[in-house]
Amino acid sequence: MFSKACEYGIKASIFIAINSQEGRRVSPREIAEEINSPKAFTAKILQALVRQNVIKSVQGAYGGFEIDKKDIQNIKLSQIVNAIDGDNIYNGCGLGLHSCDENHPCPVHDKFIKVRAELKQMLETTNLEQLALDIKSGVSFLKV
Amino acid sequence: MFSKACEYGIKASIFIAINSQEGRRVSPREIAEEINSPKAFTAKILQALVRQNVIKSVQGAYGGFEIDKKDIQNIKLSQIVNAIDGDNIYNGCGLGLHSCDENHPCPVHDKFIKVRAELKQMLETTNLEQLALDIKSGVSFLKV
DNA sequence: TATAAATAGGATAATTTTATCCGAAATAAA
DNA sequence: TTTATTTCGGATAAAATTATCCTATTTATA
Repeated sequence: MFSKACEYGIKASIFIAINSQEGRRVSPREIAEEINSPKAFTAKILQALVRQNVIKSVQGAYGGFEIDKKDIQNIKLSQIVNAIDGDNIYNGCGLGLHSCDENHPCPVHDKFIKVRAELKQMLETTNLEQLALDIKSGVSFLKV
Repeated sequence: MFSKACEYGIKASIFIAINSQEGRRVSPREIAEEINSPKAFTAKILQALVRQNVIKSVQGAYGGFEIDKKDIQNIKLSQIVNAIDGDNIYNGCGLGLHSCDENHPCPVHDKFIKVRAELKQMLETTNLEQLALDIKSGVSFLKV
């Protein structure tokens, strides 16, 4: 469904959100441990999320990655997915046609509409605050 | 969403179904032209579908790929997807956790349930006959 | 100002996916 | 039985994704 990079990006963002809520910056090493991902690769993904203004980084000693507290509830999964995988997953054609729409649909166009609308809606209405809350309360998990 | 191989596999199966309904066998060359895919790669995918008993092949002169007429309405998209991509797309964890279920859910487990159920249901209820019909009547398209 | 601790970023490697090529085996028909 | 046609299968290659390593740059603090 999502690329590995995107999976790591989502989990990393949740972990950063949790820590930012408590005023703590985190490093790629810490993140990678917590979400069970390769450190250097995760660092690259974090850099991409910074460039796309999803998260912030502070260089130098006592630096790390963070998210402005007030932004946490406004960052939607869709922003993270878009930043890493683009919007092809819910806007592209399910069978890879270059142009696929009502006028020139692929064989599964109609059947896919519901699935993709559901996915899009889910990604656009789920924010980091909700996801962070479940992790903090032990309801959901970032690894294993 | 699906791999390229799976996209080709689905489109190829539809084209084979259409031709089998008219008692015609088709070659990888013909299929690749019709669905706009690389010929040799498509041939490999067809071989895989044969091994998994989704389609049939006849070797030698006047041979080619075909599907038993009576099977066309019974072959579901899910069989093709399963044969090529496996069932990870609707059974695996959305964030790649090795074990993710109600007792140990990933952060998006609940939110994904609907999307994946929708996808699974769609794949399991869509058969090749329906899809072939739309192509034949010019309602949907296999390429461009 | 020097030092230590961080992210940034380039180079490279490993793995997976996608794609190509070619000879072997099968088979219908001449 | 020969020939032409066709799938099968192995070997490679190309491209994309995933992963690692090393150095440069930034920055707080001693």
